[in-house]
Amino acid sequence: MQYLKDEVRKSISEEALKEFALKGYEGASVRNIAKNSNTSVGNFYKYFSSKGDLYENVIGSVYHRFIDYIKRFDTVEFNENTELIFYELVEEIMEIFNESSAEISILLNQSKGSKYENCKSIFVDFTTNIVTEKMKYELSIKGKRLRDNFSIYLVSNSLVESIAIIVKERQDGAEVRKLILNIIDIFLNDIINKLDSEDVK
Amino acid sequence: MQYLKDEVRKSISEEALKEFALKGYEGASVRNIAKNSNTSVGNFYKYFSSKGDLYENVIGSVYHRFIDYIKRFDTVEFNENTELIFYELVEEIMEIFNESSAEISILLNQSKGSKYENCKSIFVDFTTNIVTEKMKYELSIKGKRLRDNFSIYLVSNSLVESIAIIVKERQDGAEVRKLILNIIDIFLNDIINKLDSEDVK
Amino acid sequence: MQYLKDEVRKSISEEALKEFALKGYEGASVRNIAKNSNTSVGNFYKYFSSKGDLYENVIGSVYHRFIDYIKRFDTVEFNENTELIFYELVEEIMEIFNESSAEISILLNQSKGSKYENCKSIFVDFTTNIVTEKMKYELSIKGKRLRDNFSIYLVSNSLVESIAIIVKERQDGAEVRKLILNIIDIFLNDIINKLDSEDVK
Amino acid sequence: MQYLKDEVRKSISEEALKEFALKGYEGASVRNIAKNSNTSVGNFYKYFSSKGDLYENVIGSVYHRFIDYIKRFDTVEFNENTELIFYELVEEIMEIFNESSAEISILLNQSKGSKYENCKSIFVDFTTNIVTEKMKYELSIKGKRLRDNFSIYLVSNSLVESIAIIVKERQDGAEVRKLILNIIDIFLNDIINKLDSEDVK
DNA sequence: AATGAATGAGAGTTCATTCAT
DNA sequence: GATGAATGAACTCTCATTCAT
Repeated sequence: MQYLKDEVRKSISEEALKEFALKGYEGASVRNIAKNSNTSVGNFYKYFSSKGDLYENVIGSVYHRFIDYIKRFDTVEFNENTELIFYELVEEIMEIFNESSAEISILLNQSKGSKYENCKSIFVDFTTNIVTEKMKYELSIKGKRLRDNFSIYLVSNSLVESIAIIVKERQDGAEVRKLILNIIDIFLNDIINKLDSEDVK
Repeated sequence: MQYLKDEVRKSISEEALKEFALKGYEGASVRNIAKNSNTSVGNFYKYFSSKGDLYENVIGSVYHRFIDYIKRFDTVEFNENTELIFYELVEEIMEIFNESSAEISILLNQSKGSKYENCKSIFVDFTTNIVTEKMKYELSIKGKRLRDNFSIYLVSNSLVESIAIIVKERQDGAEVRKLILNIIDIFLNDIINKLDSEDVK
Repeated sequence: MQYLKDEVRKSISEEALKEFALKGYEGASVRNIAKNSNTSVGNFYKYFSSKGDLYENVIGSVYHRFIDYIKRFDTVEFNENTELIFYELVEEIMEIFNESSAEISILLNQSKGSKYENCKSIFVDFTTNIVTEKMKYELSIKGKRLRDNFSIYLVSNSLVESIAIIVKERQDGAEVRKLILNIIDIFLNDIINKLDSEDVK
Repeated sequence: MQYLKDEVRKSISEEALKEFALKGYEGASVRNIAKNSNTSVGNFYKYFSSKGDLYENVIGSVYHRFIDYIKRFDTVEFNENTELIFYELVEEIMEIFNESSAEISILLNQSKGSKYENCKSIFVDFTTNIVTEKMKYELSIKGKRLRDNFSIYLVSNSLVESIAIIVKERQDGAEVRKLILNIIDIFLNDIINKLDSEDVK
């Protein structure tokens, strides 16, 4: 049976997404992906020049959209107005997650050994930075300062993980939105009182 | 040099622990483990019948102690006294963590592809149950009931993730203990106010 | 664009010649030849049943013209008149070279793995025979005879090698002619005095 | 059946030598070499880390001995005394060829695509340089100078080829020596009169 | 008990050739 | 007649596992 080019490419991409999600980048087998998309190994290589190329094609655009967006906030400094920026950012990220949940899920959990294996740590670092700035600002109002960063890191990581799960498990856009905002509220807005801080001398 | 049987077995187990912690179950190399424990591949298979068998032997007892303990709380129902049970449980779990942090770290972070790869999700499910019961009880006092379980799942997952990271990144038992109690405090004790609940009609 | 049958065949043949010259028989890629002749792999196989068939069609006629010509001199015996025959032969061979230098270059330099890979050694053997006969005759006049054939083989091989290089590196017919005659002169006309001969008893 | 390590290594090396000689570096198949040396592909890779590594191990030392020796003569300038140096050099090269004829044969004819594929051209260039210097010197005595270098290149190439053949076909050291000196005599000592030279104005 | 050489299945990849359109 | 997608065998290389010593 002969398929149209786009169908095959789509079929391979879809099966690749499943395979990557299931076995991770390194564990994924080209042979298997080819078989599951009802094509031959040889034919697979007409569509993608390597396993890495396949990965880039399937995941790359989401990765870049995501990372590029994040990079723009590298030097943010918090004041009462940047609270707005933070939520703007959250909206954009939710948009990306919403549209590309499968890819994001792979990027965050199944990318070991791949070109994009640093994605999760970039995201967590970014979140850690944002949260740290937010905390610093809010503590400064109270005349306090942070003593410990590890907890912020843990909370940020949890936030990222939670967002990834929400997107993976829930399909409805509105619900996803509500859940994410809720989890941010849970994680961020009360944490400040728990964190290890000290009075500024 | 000639080792006694137990020494060889111990040496292999120790090196396996390092290798699993470093490269994960799938990435671990039997060759490497044998070499690092100053024995031969052939001899390795005198002590362990396969990589999976080694993994079971090195990780299994901790896994079972952990899971068995968890299973006993499967049907717990909270009341004012079980608050104590909860912290008892936490203490027991931290005890396990304290004695076997390396194994727990592997179980929670590096078990993909292994017999125990479900450990983390069992732990998350368990935590979800415990937290749900705790929430239900505390809400019932206030004449409310939970409307949504998903957020609890997210928080529980975050708790487990955070514990996994703590165990992986920090070695000192006292510090680990403090961090875990702190993160439980952060995640659990204020969440109740954020969760989606409704008045009991 | 639509080609007439012969044009396509011609185009494929031309590109094949380039490809064989550049990469040799084994290194040549059918895909590449098809692409360079602006046709498809599938269509390629309408004109030629295999890479080997293409090679035969592109190179075969020159090979056979060359070999057939050579074969006719298999049993030549030299006397004072056959000196003329020798130069006649050289002229004919140069004629072939002149008309089909690309094919000859491939036959002599890039035929490994192909049906005609023996061409060079046939040519060397032939040259060895011719030179041997020439030597024998000229020595017989002087009342001597050859004691050793190996040197003649070496010189003949060198002659063929040199011709192969000339044909590969130089395009201009007149220059090729001059160089070949020059190299024949260098290699053949003084060798006789160097060869291992003995007086006839 | 179990072989000693050295036997297997030797067997692989021997079969590799045959395979390289027969099919060239690129055409040689690791599977085939393993099979012919009665071992498995996997075991092959216990002895050599790659096809390239095998090639280096089998051919490398001869290559380096050869090239290193050649490099030392890079800047030779001829006068009546360096005639001696030339023959010294020839002796050394004959020694190398004599001891490692199979490797030299592969280096000169079957190294395409390998780490040492430039060996033949280095040798030919070297010979061309030596011969050119020799010619220049001898012509300068006669008040002439070279007009053309291509013929020297051809002759040098022939010399190299011939030496390679001698070494490949003849085993007896004394005979090889005699043949090489003879072919040098044939190629070099009368060529001077045939070359395209002109009077110095 | 110990060794490490040997095995073989499976990984990613290439390419002449075939076949459905 | 023309297309180029599809096939599948063969390539180099890896690794858990077995086996002869």
